[in-house]
Amino acid sequence: MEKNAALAALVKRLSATAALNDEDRRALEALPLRIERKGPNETIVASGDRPSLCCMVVNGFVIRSKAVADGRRQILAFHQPGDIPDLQSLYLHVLDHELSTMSECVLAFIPHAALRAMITRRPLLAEVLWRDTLIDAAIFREWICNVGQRSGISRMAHLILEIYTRLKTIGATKDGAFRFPVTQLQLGQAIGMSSVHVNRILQELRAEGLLQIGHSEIVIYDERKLRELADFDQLYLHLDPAL
Amino acid sequence: MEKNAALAALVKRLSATAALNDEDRRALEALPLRIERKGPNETIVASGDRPSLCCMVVNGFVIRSKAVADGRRQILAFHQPGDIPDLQSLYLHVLDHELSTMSECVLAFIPHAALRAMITRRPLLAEVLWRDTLIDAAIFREWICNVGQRSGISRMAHLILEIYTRLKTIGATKDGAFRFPVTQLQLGQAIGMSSVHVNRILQELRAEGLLQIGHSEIVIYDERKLRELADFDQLYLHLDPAL
DNA sequence: CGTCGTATTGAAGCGTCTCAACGTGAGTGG
DNA sequence: CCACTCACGTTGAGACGCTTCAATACGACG
Repeated sequence: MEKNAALAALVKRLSATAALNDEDRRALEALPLRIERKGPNETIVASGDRPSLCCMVVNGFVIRSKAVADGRRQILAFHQPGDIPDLQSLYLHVLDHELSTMSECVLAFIPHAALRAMITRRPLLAEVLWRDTLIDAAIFREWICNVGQRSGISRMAHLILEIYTRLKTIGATKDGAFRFPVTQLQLGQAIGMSSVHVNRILQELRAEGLLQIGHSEIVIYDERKLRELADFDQLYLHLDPAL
Repeated sequence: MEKNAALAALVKRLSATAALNDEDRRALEALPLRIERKGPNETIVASGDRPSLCCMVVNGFVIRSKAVADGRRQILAFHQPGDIPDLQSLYLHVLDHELSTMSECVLAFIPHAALRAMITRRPLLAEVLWRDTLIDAAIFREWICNVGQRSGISRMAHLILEIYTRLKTIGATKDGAFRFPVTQLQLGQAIGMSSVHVNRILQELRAEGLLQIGHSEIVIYDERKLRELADFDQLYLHLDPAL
């Protein structure tokens, strides 16, 4: 049953951060879930909404983005299975950005009320979820650096390495290759670059033999060189809970 | 006594978010504080540190920044009295960026252990502090948009309006004027722009009669026009706890 | 009164944008 | 099964915002 699979994924994800005891586990498994399927490019929640549920990605990829003046759009994050992109809506009641699907998605919706009740009773789970939102913020900080300071090619390399590194933690990569159905326009919206220029930057990366990017698959050929070019230090992802 | 003043400021700040009861208040007032003074441009904590205390700004201004390759630096946030810039270090144990003073500062250091103990016993305080870190993240998101999408002049206007709007909440402005001891280099490091170009952008803003910026004071002449130019919508600051 | 950090100005160069045309591949309907 | 469509990727050319370098001006401070 899909609900159980989703809950299992959630338990697994949170167990990676802290040693949950049986009561914590039971509290998680008691969460009421609503499973929903969505097609590509559908809005999940929009800016200005006051959602009463959080959304966990079970399958597929989700984008967080913000509309700026003149119809421009900034992508703020790419989310993978296991992520809860709008966890912050638990305490920030009006959404200041929007959530939409990139690909076909399976989503699990969890009522705020149930999460809040759980958090009050189980401080360790509160801590684990809080930490999740803090890592979110750490990634935002790195994106500010990326967009603000790095050259075009370095920015792109950094973004791709981040996605790769995070996907590796859920076992969704294989020898530097991973599925990621992104368009050049979306890449540009994530790093503040026109899609035309994205195209040229990708050609440079390809010409250097660093990576290949095609129909919804990315292959990294030379991770070491790419990391150097990107000025990539994965500390900001806080993957090790001991740190 | 300075400790009491600092605690009072903390209580006031957190009371603005939620209705604290007497027990919450007492728990806050029982926090052990160490007051420290620092001169301008001193490092408070550095990237890679594992702090065992959080730092609250009592007086003065604090900068969060991250070093990028080639000695470049990105400023991530400007912090004002009442802020706790490294609250995230409670659960993200290794610092991925650094904290330093802009001006002369009075800081109050609170041990993590004391905060953690308080949080476990008083869920409402946990919620209020969690919310604080979520607002932090919301501001980071807006900065990504700012640096990624807006034109130079719009970016600068947005930054200044953000500082102004936040300072207004603590009563540190007067008719559009406020003290803020920032250099053009720092402004540039915050919005991803060379200090030379910052200078020219500020001249444009001055020439349009929108604002004046001089020796540690900024004066906004035409807030309406400035907001329009900046594409500024203060929703992202989440100043109203009901929203 | 000299020094040092910051602000200001000019000029050359380049990274990136915009506009516009064209190529390509997947999906759709006649 | 082919023609059509549509979204996405690719290419070229010109314009412009911004950077860098370098020189000069200003203002606070010892």
